[in-house]
Amino acid sequence: MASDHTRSAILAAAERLYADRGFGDVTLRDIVAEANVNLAAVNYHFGSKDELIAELFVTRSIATNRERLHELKVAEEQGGGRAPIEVILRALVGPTLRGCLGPENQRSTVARFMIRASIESVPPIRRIKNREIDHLRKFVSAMRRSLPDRSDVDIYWGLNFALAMAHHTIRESERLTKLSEGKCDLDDVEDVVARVVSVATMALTAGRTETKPPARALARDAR
Amino acid sequence: MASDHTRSAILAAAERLYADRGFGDVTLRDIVAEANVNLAAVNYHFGSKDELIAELFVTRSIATNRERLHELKVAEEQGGGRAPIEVILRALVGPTLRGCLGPENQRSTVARFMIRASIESVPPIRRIKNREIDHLRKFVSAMRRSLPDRSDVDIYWGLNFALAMAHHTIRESERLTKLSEGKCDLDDVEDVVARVVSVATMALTAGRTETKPPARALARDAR
DNA sequence: GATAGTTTCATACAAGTGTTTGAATTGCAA
DNA sequence: TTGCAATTCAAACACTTGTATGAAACTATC
Repeated sequence: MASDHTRSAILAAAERLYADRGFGDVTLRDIVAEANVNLAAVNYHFGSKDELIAELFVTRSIATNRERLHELKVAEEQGGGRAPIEVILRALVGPTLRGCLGPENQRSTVARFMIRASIESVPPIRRIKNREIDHLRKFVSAMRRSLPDRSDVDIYWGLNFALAMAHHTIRESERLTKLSEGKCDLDDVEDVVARVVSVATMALTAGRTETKPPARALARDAR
Repeated sequence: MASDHTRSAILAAAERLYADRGFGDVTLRDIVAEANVNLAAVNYHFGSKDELIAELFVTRSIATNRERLHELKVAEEQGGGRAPIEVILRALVGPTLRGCLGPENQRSTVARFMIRASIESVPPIRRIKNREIDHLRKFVSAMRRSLPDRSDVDIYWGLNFALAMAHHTIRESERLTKLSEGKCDLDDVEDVVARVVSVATMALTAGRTETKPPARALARDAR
């Protein structure tokens, strides 16, 4: 039986580098340098670069999904099988936003890696990615239970927009900071989460719900 | 004086290929094959691959910005210097959505190229991209005029979310179709535009405006 | 401590990249 | 036509990429 030390060193180094610089310009030689192992180690332990990426993506996406689904499950159990839409949306976008924004030192490598994977659609990942749809379906179901009057189409669009706002804000956080001359504080992660959840909730409930609290109030409540 | 034929053939071929397959896996040899010119022609006419990409991006982004700003200007003139927020948002996201979604044969290469450029942040483009911020500022100003009571921060966030929804919907249109099993019709571009504009408008006006028409009604009005 | 299996290592390899070169061709003015 | 500059072309170059190889080092079992 092997020590596994080299294997996990490679995985960790690759995850870190991919999260930081994207798949495009990280070479095998970069990874082995970061991991302090020999160049041939990657092919020995993983077979090929693509298989390394695939394993990275599979393990990390399982972990991420488990976290999001756990948060969702807890919420639904508390509500007797039906969670408020805000809570569902929070479970959907909260972990990713928290892992990618905020103070540098508390960002999670996993979250940043997963965002990269969702942005740069590199072949080995694209092949696996169908599973994510199954994962999203669980959120669709929860949203349906939460908003039984809402049409499916509206649910799908609401989900799409929620993910859109979260992912785009992460990807373009630098530009938003520059554009707003620092007025938009991307380090205040909970405010960002609250804003995304608030707008997504409005998208999903407009024209149906009787009470419609203003966005800022919602954002404040959420802290 | 040169015929310029080769130059523009290269530009057109590159634009098409980049729009279709992204910058990542389009090589110079792909481009010259598509353009039916010799490999050395790119370096002869543009100096380098990066300069080709840069020229492509500059000319195309000027064209795109001009179109969006024209739409905005017309709207503001009609409203005596102050356009309704829906119209401003429509000028912001409409052209891009229309150019990237809808029936295959009426998609615009320019719009799809620009979306690629905004997704895959390749070095030669990243260097130029600051101009886009100046362009966005003009929309910020228009939005401020349209919603004088709104705080700057809210304006910036509203703009960010509007772009988020538009771009993400384009990028993930395939996944949304699959997830919704075709129930979300991405070919009905005007409905997509209306949905994005409607949600972004809610994000920007919630808690202030007195009348808040439901999302579907807004979407329907817009056609 | 010898041996067999596993893991590491330096090195080489094949394929693909953008770029350069220098000769051939073209187009146009004198 | 002649001459000259602009353009095209095939070929080669220098470099980087992922992968393969075979010897060396290590580890554990007997």
